[in-house]
Amino acid sequence: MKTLRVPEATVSRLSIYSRFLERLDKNGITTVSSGEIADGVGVSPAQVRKDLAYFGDFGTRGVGYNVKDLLKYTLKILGLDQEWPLAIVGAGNLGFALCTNRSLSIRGFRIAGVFDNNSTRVGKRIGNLEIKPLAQFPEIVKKENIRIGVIAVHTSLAQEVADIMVKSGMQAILNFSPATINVPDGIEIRNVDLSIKLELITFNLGLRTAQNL
Amino acid sequence: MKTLRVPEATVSRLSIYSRFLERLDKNGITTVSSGEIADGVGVSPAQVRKDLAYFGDFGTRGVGYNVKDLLKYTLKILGLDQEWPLAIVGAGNLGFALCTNRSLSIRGFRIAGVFDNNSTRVGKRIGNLEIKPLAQFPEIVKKENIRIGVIAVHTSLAQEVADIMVKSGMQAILNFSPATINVPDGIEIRNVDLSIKLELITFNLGLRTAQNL
DNA sequence: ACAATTATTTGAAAATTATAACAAAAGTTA
DNA sequence: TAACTTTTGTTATAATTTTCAAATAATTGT
Ligand SMILES: NC(=O)c1ccc[n+]([C@@H]2O[C@H](COP(=O)([O-])OP(=O)(O)OC[C@H]3O[C@@H](n4cnc5c(N)ncnc54)[C@H](O)[C@@H]3O)[C@@H](O)[C@H]2O)c1
Ligand SMILES: NC(=O)c1ccc[n+]([C@@H]2O[C@H](COP(=O)([O-])OP(=O)(O)OC[C@H]3O[C@@H](n4cnc5c(N)ncnc54)[C@H](O)[C@@H]3O)[C@@H](O)[C@H]2O)c1
Repeated sequence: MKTLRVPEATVSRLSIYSRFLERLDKNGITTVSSGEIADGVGVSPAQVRKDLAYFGDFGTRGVGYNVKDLLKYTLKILGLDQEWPLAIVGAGNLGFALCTNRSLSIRGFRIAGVFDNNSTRVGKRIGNLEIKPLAQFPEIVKKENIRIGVIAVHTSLAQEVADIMVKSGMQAILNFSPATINVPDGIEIRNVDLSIKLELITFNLGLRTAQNL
Repeated sequence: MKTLRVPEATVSRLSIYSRFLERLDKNGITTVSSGEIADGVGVSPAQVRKDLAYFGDFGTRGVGYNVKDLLKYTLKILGLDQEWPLAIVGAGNLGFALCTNRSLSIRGFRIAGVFDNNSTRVGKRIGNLEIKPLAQFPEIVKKENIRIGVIAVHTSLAQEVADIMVKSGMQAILNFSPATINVPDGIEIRNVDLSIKLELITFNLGLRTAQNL
């Protein structure tokens, strides 16, 4: 079998390349070189080629890559040749923003359920989606065949929600809270790190200030 | 001078440790070992010690670390011993959620300005913050001494907003859009990667499905 | 058809980052 | 005070990831 040990960083960059290719395609550009991709997304050309080489030979020497084809390949590799239903728990401000965010649907995601346990929110609609009580989570994710759960509740409740998600059969969890979530082996947990990114910035700005740069 | 070449991953983890220490402190726990921190945040004890060692000797052999002290040190290292005013551009759903997000202020951030160029939004209030026209961005960030800008506009407008931020003297930019933003050297750009994280998940779930795991 | 050009492949080297092992230090107990 | 336990700080090792450079292949223009 082909090597399947792909660095995570490579997959992340593939996602970036893919979105860049989408833009090129929309602008009617048909061919692109590794160098142009590199410039467009801010990495080295060698990196681009190396990353793509994990998955096959997509380019033509002397020419570059066919935009439409490479886009199709990257989407396929990322699993985006199918629709992914999502279940969001927490219909607060972030949950609302996520539900109304168009860019998710563009790349094959569909919010198939939003849940809250606050009775003032349950029953309300976000777009054409009705906020359901958390109690219905297991039943709905089963019916809708949802494998990915999204945590958008307050930090202190995130672990509790994660446990429910695991019990309901979620295979992956995307966590927006700054809490560290523990899940059993085999369940994939990913964090969207607003706080970490901000604190990386303050760390660096702090250094800079200390050195008067 | 001390070694200042700290891996970025180390700083990210420091941010996580710091938040974990905050929780311990709130629960009245006074001492903690590298192993306990490791368990709490899901890394190895060796990693914790190695990370902390970049910044000094904070622990006592045979005992562990003093929670209050280590928390104070981590905050100091991360630059969180001062207040950081932020300027958010884009008062849409995400911008609104960010403005009302309490967990930012807990760690020393303060939203000092929200901007939009849509006249139906400008002038409205979010909490006790008034949405200002984008035209006032340069003047307000100067007055408020803001060094960090936050991009919460639609993907296609993100670069344009970034350019304005750079021109207005921002030293760091936190970008929530999936766009790749180009900035001059010396300006720090960080992305909060919702899309990338989701696509890492679908990549892995796709693999799993392909192998019937 | 052939040379010149361009850009991918491929594999090895370098750099970075993480893991593991261990000696030193502090506290505890007899 | 001396042995013993615990846990750190540090050094060495291993793994991963990125960068570099040489080889190869395809296309374009003459
Ligand atoms: N607001 C942002 O821009 C932002 C950005 C990144 C991360 N975050 C994080 O996302 C989380 C949510 O933020 P928010 O601003 O949306 O908060 P919020 O208070 O507006 O929303 C939380 C929602 O979760 C619901 N909830 C609470 N417990 C629940 C449970 N057990 N089951 C189901 N629903 C439950 C609440 O009723 C509420 O509607 C926080 O951890 C925050 O730090 C927020
Ligand atoms: N909604 C989410 O949960 C979420 C999560 C992560 C990332 N994002 C990304 O964040 C971005 C914003 O998402 P959103 O849901 O808030 O969109 P939105 O459409 O609700 O808000 C965008 C806001 O930006 C304003 N705007 C547009 N151009 C502007 C300009 N040049 N200057 C100032 N203001 C301007 C608009 O008037 C609008 O109010 C998108 O790129 C989205 O992909 C959204």
